Order: sequence, then structure tokens, then C-alpha cells
Amino acid sequence: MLPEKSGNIHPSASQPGHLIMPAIDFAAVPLVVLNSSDSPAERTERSDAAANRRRILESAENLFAERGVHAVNMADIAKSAKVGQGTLYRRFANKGELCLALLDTQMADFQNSVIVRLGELAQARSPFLAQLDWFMDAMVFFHERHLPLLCAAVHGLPVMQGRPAAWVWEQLTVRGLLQGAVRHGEIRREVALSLDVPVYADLLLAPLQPGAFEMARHVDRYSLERISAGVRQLVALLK
Amino acid sequence: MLPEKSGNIHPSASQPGHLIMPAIDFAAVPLVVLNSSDSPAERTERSDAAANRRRILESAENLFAERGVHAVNMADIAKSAKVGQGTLYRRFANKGELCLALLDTQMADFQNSVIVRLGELAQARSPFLAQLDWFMDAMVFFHERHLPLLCAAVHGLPVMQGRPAAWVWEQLTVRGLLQGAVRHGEIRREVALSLDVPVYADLLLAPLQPGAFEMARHVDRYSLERISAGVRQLVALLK
DNA sequence: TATATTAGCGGACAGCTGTCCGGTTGTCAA
DNA sequence: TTGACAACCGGACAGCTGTCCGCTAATATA
Repeated sequence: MLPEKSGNIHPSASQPGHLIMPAIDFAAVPLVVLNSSDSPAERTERSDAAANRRRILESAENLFAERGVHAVNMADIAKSAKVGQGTLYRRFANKGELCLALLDTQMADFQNSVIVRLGELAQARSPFLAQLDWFMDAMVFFHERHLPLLCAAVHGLPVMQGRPAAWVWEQLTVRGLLQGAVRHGEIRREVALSLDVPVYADLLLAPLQPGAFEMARHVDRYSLERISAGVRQLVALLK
Repeated sequence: MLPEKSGNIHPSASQPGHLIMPAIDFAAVPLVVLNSSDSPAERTERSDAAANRRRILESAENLFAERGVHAVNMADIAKSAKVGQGTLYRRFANKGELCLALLDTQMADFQNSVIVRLGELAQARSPFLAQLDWFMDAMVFFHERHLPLLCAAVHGLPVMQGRPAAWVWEQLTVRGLLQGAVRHGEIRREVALSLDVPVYADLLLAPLQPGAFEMARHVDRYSLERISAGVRQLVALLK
């Protein structure tokens, strides 16, 4: 009767928890990190279920690489993973969630490189805006690389409830770097006074959203360099 | 045999041609307009087909208003319009195209008000950046008003080929105003030198794309005023 | 008005998505 | 080790989307 007895229905979609979340307070150090995985609150996953989840993700990755994301449907994935459709849908409520789960694993690698690089820049006393400049450039290339999966993810999600974990991380990172720039006086005074940091962070990220990015790349045919330069212009304008 | 004998397969989706396209050269007057409708090249529509199209759009609009866009499917619309499904799909290849067609009619009204207002501002010798500021604000409220339809449109489009006419108009208008600002020296020199007008136009519009806008409104819960202020900040930063 | 041509029409249908439910298997406590 | 319970499994199925194809009706021509 109680609909939410055991928490979320599809715990596994984002369960592996590769993604490392920045801490709440970015003021001093923008990338203090928390690892949300292995949360003791969550019951350990049954071994057969874990094996199935691994096989599903592997199969999906292979099929996507073979035929392209579009040409693969859930039944194909289930068959290739030797799993019933019901089982597949238990773990991933739809194709969008599956894509997001795959993205999470890719994103984890990206995150590591970002953390390393931002750490270096921070140690070299690089301004926050320089760090943000580098980050946005890296993001442009990362989104390009995973554009098909990103598009399939948003398209496959029947209704967007909440922001996927990967995008929360991006958002928090940009906010943190912007906030750092504000506190360190890297932004010209008249702008800093009226700057809405959370909103500006989203304005920086909006062009990288699948819809906008797809349009820019495949309709307007902008090069990655041109897009990156444009986005980083938005950073430079704050100086 | 020849697959494109008679031009496009679904001529009626955007056929009514309410949308008024700006001329190519925005340099002097940003909103010189061309009306693409009643093109003599196109064969006149058969009367029964025209009646059906009108009934389909009416029915869709009513059903959407009654139950919400999500809860209405193509079969409902066909039944309500007293038309077979084959007929419905002949005019609108999918729900997304139907939504875009409905949006076009809404957009036409919006365009008229924009043209009037920008004309007034231009006559009062308002700077281009002031016109752009007003335009972006108006756009925020317009997109808010039609957000469900916009979301359904992009979601219902199986694959995005080309930019919908309505968005081309938005893009050209922003580009035109930006270009005007550049030519009239309204932008500070060091920015103007490196400003990529087409890309910057898309950066201004990206936050209004359904995906980003939906996120800003319903996940981050930013008010319209806050979003508008943020977007207009992007305009102000050029000064 | 008669006829040919062509666009339009609509029901049937195939493929895909996401759900349901009876049966099965792992996990925990005794 | 054993029993009880919860989680898991997977095939069947219902709903929706988009296509196909034979039939109908409007338009052009004589």
C-alpha cells in the first residue's frame, strides 16, 4: 500500500555512484569532493542482480558502438544481455536512464582528469576564471564526444524529473568556480555587484545541453573551436 | 522511383506560412520582413484537405487545453478531428510537427507585437542593445507561456532535421540586432573585435531552448524575472 | 458532361515501449 | 541447516506510434 516503502523503485540506475560530488561550500576550495557510492544506508545488491546489471551495461555499450544508439532498442539489449525485458526495465525504467548510467561511467573518468587539472591550476595560483575557462573548453569537447548518448538520454527520458547526477556535478563545479572568482575579486566591480552566480552558471552550461549543442553542431555547423571560443567569451566578459 | 518527385512529403506541416522572415541584410533595418506564405510555386491545397488540416489543428488545440499535451495521443486527435490516422500522419509526420504547427500560429501573433515594438524603439532612436534587451525579455515570457508545447515539440520530433521556422526567426532577429549594435559602435571596442555574432546569438538563445528552460524553471525553480535578468545581463556585458 | 489522372483518405497492421504477475532464487535469522 | 521473506526474474500483454495500400473523390481535359 505504501508506495514508497523501500525508497526508490529503480535504485540501480544511478546506484554505482561513480560520480563524485563537490561539497556544499565552494568558497575556499572549489572541488572538495564527496563520494556518494558505497553508501552504507543502501542494502547490498544481490549478486545475480549485480551480474545482470553489469551484463546489461556491457551489452548496451557494445550494441551502441556497433549499430549506433538510435538503431538499438530495449529488446535488443535484453536479448544480448541474456535477460528478460522485465528485468531490464526493473533496473532502467527506460532507455534514457540506461544512457545516463552509461554516461555516468564515462563522466567519472572525465571528472578525475578535471579534478587533477584544476588541482594543478589551483596550486599554481591560477585565477578562478582561468580555471573556469579551461573547464568550459574541456566540457565542450566532452559533450561533443558523447553527444549521441546525451541526445538519446534526454530523448529517452519520458519526463525529466530532477537533474541527472552528472549535470549536477557540472553545475556545482561552474558555480563553485564562479563563486571563487567573485570572492577573489576577479570580476569587475560593476558586474560582480549584480551577478547572479547560480543563474550565470546555468547560462554557461545551457549551450552544452544536448538540444542546443546538437543544433549548433549539426544545423549551424559551428566548429568545436568556435563554440568553445564563444562560451569562453562569456567567461572573459566578466573580467 | 524518384523519391523526391513532388518535393516534400509533408508540405502542410509548415505550409500555412504565418511566419514572417526577416530579410537577409539586417545592417540598416533589422526587421525588414518577407512573407513566405501564398508562395505561387506551391500548388493550391485541395479544399477537403484544407478543411481537414484546420479541423486537426483545432481539435489538437482543444484537446491539449483540456487534458494537457502529454495526455493526448495522435489517435485521440484523429478521432476528435473525424479523420483517419493515415490522414493525420500525412499532414503531420509526428506529434512534434503538429506541436510546431500550433506554435507557428502562436508565434505569428508574437512576431507582430515584436515588429511593432521594435519599430517604435527604432523610430525613437533606441540603441540596438536596448532593443535586444527588450526582445530577450519578451522571449523569456513567450517561451514560458508555451513551454509545454515547446517541450512536447522537441520530444515528439524523432530526429531533429533542420531548425524549425519559428526558431530561425528568433535566431535571425537576435543576430540582426547584435549586428546592428556592432555596426553602430554600441559594443566596447575590445569585445567587438572578437565578437562572433552568430555564435553569440545562439548563446543568448540557448537558455530558452526547451530542455534548458524546463530545467531552470522546474528543477532550479528560478523565477522568470531572474532568468530574464540573467539573459539580459549577457546583453549588458557587451556594452 | 464524360473520362483520366492524381491527390487524398482511412482502416489495418507491425514494431516498440513499458507494465504486470506468477514463479524462482538469494539472504537473513534462528 | 532450514525456513520465511524479500528481491528478482522473464515472458506475456496492452497501448501508442508510424506505415502501408486499396479505395474514394477532386481536378483537369476534351
